[in-house]
Amino acid sequence: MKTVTIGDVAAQAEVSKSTVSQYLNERYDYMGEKTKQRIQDAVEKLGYQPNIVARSLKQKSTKTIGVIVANILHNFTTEVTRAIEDVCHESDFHTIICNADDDPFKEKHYIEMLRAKQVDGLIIFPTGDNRDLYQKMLDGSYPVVFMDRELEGVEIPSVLLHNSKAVALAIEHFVEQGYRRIGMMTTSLKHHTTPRIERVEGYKNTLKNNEIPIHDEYIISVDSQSLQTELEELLHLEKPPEAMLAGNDLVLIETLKYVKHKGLRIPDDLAVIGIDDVSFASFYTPSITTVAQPTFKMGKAGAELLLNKIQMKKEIRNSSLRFEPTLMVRDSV
Amino acid sequence: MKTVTIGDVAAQAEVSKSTVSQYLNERYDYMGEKTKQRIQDAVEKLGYQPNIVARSLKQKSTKTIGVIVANILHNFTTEVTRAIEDVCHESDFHTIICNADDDPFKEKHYIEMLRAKQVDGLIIFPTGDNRDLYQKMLDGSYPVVFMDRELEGVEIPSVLLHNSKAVALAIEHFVEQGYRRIGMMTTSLKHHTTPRIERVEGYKNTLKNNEIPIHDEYIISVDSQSLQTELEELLHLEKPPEAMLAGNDLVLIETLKYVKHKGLRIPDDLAVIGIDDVSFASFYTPSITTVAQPTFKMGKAGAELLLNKIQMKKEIRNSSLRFEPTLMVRDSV
DNA sequence: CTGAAAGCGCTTACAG
DNA sequence: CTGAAAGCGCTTACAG
Repeated sequence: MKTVTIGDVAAQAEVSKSTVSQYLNERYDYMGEKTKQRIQDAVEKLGYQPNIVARSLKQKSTKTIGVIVANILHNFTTEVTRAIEDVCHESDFHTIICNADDDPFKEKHYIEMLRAKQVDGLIIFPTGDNRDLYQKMLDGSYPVVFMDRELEGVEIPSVLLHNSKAVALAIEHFVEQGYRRIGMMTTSLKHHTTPRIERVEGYKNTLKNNEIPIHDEYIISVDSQSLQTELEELLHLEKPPEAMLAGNDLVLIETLKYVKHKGLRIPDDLAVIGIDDVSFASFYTPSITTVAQPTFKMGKAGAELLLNKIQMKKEIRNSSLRFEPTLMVRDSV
Repeated sequence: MKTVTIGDVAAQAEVSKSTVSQYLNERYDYMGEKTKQRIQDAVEKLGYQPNIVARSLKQKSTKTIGVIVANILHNFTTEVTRAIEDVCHESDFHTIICNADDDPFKEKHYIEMLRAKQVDGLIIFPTGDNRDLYQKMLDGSYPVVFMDRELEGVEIPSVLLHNSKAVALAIEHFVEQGYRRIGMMTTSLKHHTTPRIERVEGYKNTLKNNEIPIHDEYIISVDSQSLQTELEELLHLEKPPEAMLAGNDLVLIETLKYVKHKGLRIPDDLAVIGIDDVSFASFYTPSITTVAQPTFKMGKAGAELLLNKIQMKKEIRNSSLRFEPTLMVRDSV
């Protein structure tokens, strides 16, 4: 299958390449009807398909954006990514997803790789350890949007959950149901990521507002492999928590595994709320109360922000966007 | 940030563009040490990043493959896709994922789009309705691999589950546990997709082998929205099935929702097995017996098949690859 | 050991 | 209304 180029079409239609190109780009302003027709016939006869790579080189735009996620295992990530793809697709943009696996080194590699591929912009769930690189892109006014996390001192706009509110929603629900001994677990991340920090802080503030003393041993931040042993310890304290807030979906799953393994009952032995509305929450037994993030809206907002930056070329307001969580009351508390 | 090109590097290092290009491509065969050093210094000083679009145009290879999935909502799809990405990443290939949403029209659009973008090959979970297009790619010896489904008469190699064995595993487990009234549900697809057909056939054969009569009303294939009402009908037959095989993850989830909604108990009121080892199977209550597909192996195989086709340029054996399912015995039967 | 030149397949001022 | 020419940033025979 030898590739047919714009030159072949031009020859076939007996016009110049320029004219074919005009036609292909729908700039028919002054184009004669017969010319149009001849070109169209030639295109069909030869089965011409444009070469977007060549176009991209000339136009310096690939109509493609890159998305670098910190960790694809989170349900949040998958859903946000899907929303980003949807929005981009509507604007005829393609999307290349890369998973940095919480590794700043991989993240750096992907940023360079994607820029070498001339993607028009980047949505990053930042690991946080590549400040210089972020700053350099900002200085070069290369379009970038952060997702889920923000970085103090780096003026890249970010799309975020209103984390303190998310935690408050959960904790106050526990309190309303009469719980006072409330613990919280998150996955530890060496790099100080926004959600973890804000959620732990929100946890403390909400307890304070409700005049509940804060027990530091009720707050756990560890790697997901250590969650089981930490839970074991936590629940064997003299006064163990009677309710647990799982800081994200992975923590929730580990908690449920632990509970099942130990034959505990929810909510009688342990009440549970998870941040992130996991797929099985509604039909689990018992169904799980969660704090849902508006993942679709967030992805959409991020994509739109980026596409605006790309298309307008002008500076968009660089402030972050906060999104509202929703409490999904079910049977686990 | 004006872009720095190979010409700038050449000027800075006081050599020709050709030499810089050689250096960049590690063809140092005859390159002087000082030349190398000068180029390297220039690259660093200018912060040169290659433009892969330009390279791709010349080399006629983008080091990118396209993956068109029929329906991204299946867990199977997500996992296979991730494996594909892993393998490609190791070979320095990028991946563009597109979701055809079970729509042959969208599928066609994506095939054309991706080829226009000059991807080096395609992995397709085919909807089945674009035979002409598939055949044209085959005729043009454009590298394509099918996943999950195969098409009779189209000689494109496919990576598949050993579907009849998967069903046999499940049905025989039911039988061993003493069940005789065994139903099966799959999502209907107008386009006759391999897994559905093979699974229903396998179901019938296995019953036959066990000398269990086949009740046609026990076999349901409908859109996922109609599953609830179909289940309702099915379980209100005079002699309703006592065990159900869910043909994929989405069917399983609908079944579990129904069961929970009606307050039924698994396995006492209804025994359940699902094909696809869903994330929550192990910690659901009761834990769910499933037939696991080796998703990672399958994705890996598909990606390797395709990369071989791309890199060797020679014809690879075009026969399909079948993969072995595994029964994960848990508490739902 | 290195450089000049052609070319990948497009687009885009500009001239007529 | 249409075409000739230059150029996007690379790579690659080929000459020396």
